[in-house]
Order: sequence, then C-alpha cells, then structure tokens
Amino acid sequence: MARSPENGVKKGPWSIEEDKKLIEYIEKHGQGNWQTLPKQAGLNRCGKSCRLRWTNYLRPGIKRGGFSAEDEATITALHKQLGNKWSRIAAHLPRRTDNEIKNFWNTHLKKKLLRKGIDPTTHKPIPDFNLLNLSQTQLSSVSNLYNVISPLDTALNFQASANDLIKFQLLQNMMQAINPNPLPYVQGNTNLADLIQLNRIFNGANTDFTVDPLQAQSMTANFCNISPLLNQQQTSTSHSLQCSDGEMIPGPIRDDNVKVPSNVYNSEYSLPSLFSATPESSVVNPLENFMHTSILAEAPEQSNVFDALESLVDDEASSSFWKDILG
DNA sequence: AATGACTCCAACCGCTCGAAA
DNA sequence: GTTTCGAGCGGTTGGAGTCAT
Repeated sequence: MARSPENGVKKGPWSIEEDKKLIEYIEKHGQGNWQTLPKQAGLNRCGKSCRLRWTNYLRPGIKRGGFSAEDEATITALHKQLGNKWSRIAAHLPRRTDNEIKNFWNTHLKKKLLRKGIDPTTHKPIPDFNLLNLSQTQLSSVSNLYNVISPLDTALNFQASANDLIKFQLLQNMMQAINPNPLPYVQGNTNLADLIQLNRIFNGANTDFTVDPLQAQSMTANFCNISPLLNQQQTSTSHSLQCSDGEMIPGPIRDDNVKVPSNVYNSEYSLPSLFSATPESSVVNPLENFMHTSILAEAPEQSNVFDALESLVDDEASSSFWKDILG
C-alpha cells in the first residue's frame, strides 16, 4: 500500500524481513510492551502496527481464508445476535481473527444477504425487496399503483388527490434511489406531465414513447424508469408493441442506430398490458395476479394500493419510514 | 492491448475503555 | 477524582488484482 511514512516510522505492507524480526523477537522475549517492542526488535514501526501484524497474521495457529458454508452460517448467526462486534464473533470461531471476519463480512456475506433481500444490519427482510426484484411479469402489478392514481388520463382530466400524488412521487423517488441498475438517463424527479403521460400509456391512450429495446430488458424491474423515457418522445417514431396477451399498445420506439433483435417487439420487451379496475374478472395478467396475491390479498379491506402496500410493509417490517411515506 | 471500473483485503486511524499512577 | 497510557475495537483507506469494455 506504501503509505507515506510519518514521524520516521514505516507504514504500509510488511516485508519478509520485518515479519522475521518480529517473529524472532516475540518467540524469544514474548509480546511484552508493544510500545517498546519495535525499538527492541529493531523495527522501524509503531507498536500498534507491530501488534496488529502479530495478532492478525503472524501469530501461530491463525487460520486464513477458506471460509466454509458452516463458517458463513456461524458468522451470519453471530452477527445477527451481536452486530458488528467482530472480536466477540471471532471468539466463537477458533483461529480466526476479527479483522478477517470483518473483511469477509463486508466483502461477501453482506452482499450475499442483500441478494437474498435481507438487510445485513437488521437481518430482516428488506420491505421493498419485492419491488426491487420484480420480474417482468411482476412489473405490471406495480403499475397498478398508477392505476390507483387514475384518472390522470385523457384530456388532462387529472383527478387524483394531491395527497396520492405526493405518495406516488415519494414512492417513485424511493424506487429510483434503490434501483440497483439504473439506466444512465434515468435521473431526476417525475413531474406531473410525466405522470399524466404515464397514465395514458398504461390506460392505452395513443401515446408515443421511447424505449431503447436493448435496454428495455434491464429496465423491466423498475417502473420508475418509464417516466424519463417519456421525455424522449419528440425524437422518436411511433411503433406499436405487442403484449404477451396479444394486445397492442403503443411504443416502444426503435432506435435505427441500434441493431434490434427480431424478438425485440414481442412480449419479452413488452410493457405491461393494461389492467382492469375489477380484479376478480381480470386477473389474467400474472402481474396483476402478483399484485393481488402479494399485496391486495394481504389486505382485503384496503381500499387502494397504498393502503395495501402499507399493510404489506407492516407485515414485513415495522418501519416507520415506510409508514411515513405511504401515509 | 489499453483503459477504466470494480473487488478484495491488509493495514491504518481514531475512538473507547480499563488499569495504573 | 483526575490524568496518563497501553490495548483493543470497529470503521475506513487505498494499493493490487481482476474483470469488462
């Protein structure tokens, strides 16, 4: 790492010679006082650096690397119980150092839990994980949120309450913030025009909008991506899009500069098909099915999706933050 | 092959705590 | 009771290695 020396004391990686000096000294005299050790051992290091080197790497019997599945499970369980108390966790894993466990946690286990939708800090399911990992089929269920805000639709006949709009805006911002794979041009907030435009799309209005088909696949998991795409409509040509159920809806627009696979305009790239306000008769779309089974079904009494979502959030994790967002 | 982005992890930094003076 | 000092702990840094473009 070669950090710059300070006060004439060497920092950075230890050389073989330094390790040898430290090992020989401790084997001969024991650890003793770490402050005086470097001088007596002939090392141009601070005592702290010597102690760390010895404790984490040179000390006999240290086991390094090669964490087993059992180790992982142990560390995860202990972390759930103890939090970031690495020394206490290390005490349960013989021959492992706290520093190594900490590094292993930060570089592997933490990510592993996140991939499973578990908050590595609380070890509880991430409330919005289902939204984060929506499959394409799940996407249109989320689009029900837009339907709830309806009618935003035709002729700018905007009737949704300001309260709902605020909720929606917050939700969308949240999803943008947590979007694991944001598209480069997906930035900023959605304005009212976006919402209106969006609703027109979802409700089958004859609206042009732009989707780079090669990027469409990666964006399907995040409905908040749609809005900024709408802003590109002026430069595009209109195409229809065939949904999985055969229904034609407007867009996306092909960029002629992009080689488009032959299947680009089939269901793989389709936006969600339109949804109905009468769930009982229209849950033919798997997306809606997801919505109704995963969210609405959880809260049959709820009058709208926000209420249903709130219920879901309450069930999954009692986060006041989400409750605040969802009102 | 070159370059940039990303990941890993050894080592450092700053803080806290407890013991000794 | 206060100060000092050594040790330990957890968070962070940044160089090296790897991967993707």
